[in-house]
Amino acid sequence: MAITTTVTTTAAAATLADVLVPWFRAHARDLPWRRPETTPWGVLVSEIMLQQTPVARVEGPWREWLERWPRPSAMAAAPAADVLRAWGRLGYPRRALRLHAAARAIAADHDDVVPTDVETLESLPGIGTYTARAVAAFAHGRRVPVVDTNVRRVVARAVHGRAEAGAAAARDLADVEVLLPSDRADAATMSAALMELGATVCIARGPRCTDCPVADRCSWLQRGRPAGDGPARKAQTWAGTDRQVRGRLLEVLRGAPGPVPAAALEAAWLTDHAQRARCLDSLLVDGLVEQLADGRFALPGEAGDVG
DNA sequence: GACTCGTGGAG
DNA sequence: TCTCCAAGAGT
Repeated sequence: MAITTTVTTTAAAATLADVLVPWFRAHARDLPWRRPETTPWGVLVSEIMLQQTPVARVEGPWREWLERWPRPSAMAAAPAADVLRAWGRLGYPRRALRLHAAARAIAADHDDVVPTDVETLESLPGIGTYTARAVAAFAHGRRVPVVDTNVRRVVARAVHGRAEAGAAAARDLADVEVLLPSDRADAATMSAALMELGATVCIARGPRCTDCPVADRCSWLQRGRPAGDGPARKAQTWAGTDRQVRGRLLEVLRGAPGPVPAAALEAAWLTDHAQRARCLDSLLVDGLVEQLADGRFALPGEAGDVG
């Protein structure tokens, strides 16, 4: 992509950022992790919680977590079981386990300071391409593209004229990089603006184009909002899946004050014993459950053997 | 690249 | 009711 630093003589066309940055400043939701007093650790916790979980369900837990564990070292000192119980029903509890591991790594190897560069962030458990850049940009003001599902959808529509973004690809980063203003602070705001637009206006189902600040330059809109050609995504079944069973098993352990006998877990899923056994085994492999010497099961670190 | 991994709210 | 899907990561 060409470098677009040329300042044309008269009416240089306003860039996407010229429109979206002011729009964001006027319309951004007042989310707690966006406030200036939020620490990088607070930003990191929010980003992990927001992975595949809606904003509305994260706000409450996020406040509680930052009050309880205001620094990585505070969380590092807690057993994983405490973190998993506090995670509650946010879903995908492996995220909680990885955040706990990341907290321990930050406390032990980084002087309790959340790293600022993308590469180091990506080396931490649970921090991938998106989260590393989100922390670098939103917590540390780094000028790096931050690409999540919202951003990919906005770019697919406004820039490429397609109804939906395809599967995430390495190319997405370069796609967004060219949209960022040169100023670091503005670049971070632009990333937040792209995400906000995708989350509140340019949404997956029923996009609100009449409220869109860039409707006049949206390629998809100009093409008459053509339908997506994708084969859609495979139906996300739920009832009877391993995920449901794992959820039930973990729910029992979260609700118990301490280790439980095998029978307590067997009672959580009676329809298919083989499936229950398989899921319990996968939870043990994932480190979300531990088996004690006496045969009982517990959340990790609960018996005092760790942390 | 295709799968797996929780949970609950909206249309 | 049922389908979709929401600030992804890891394998």
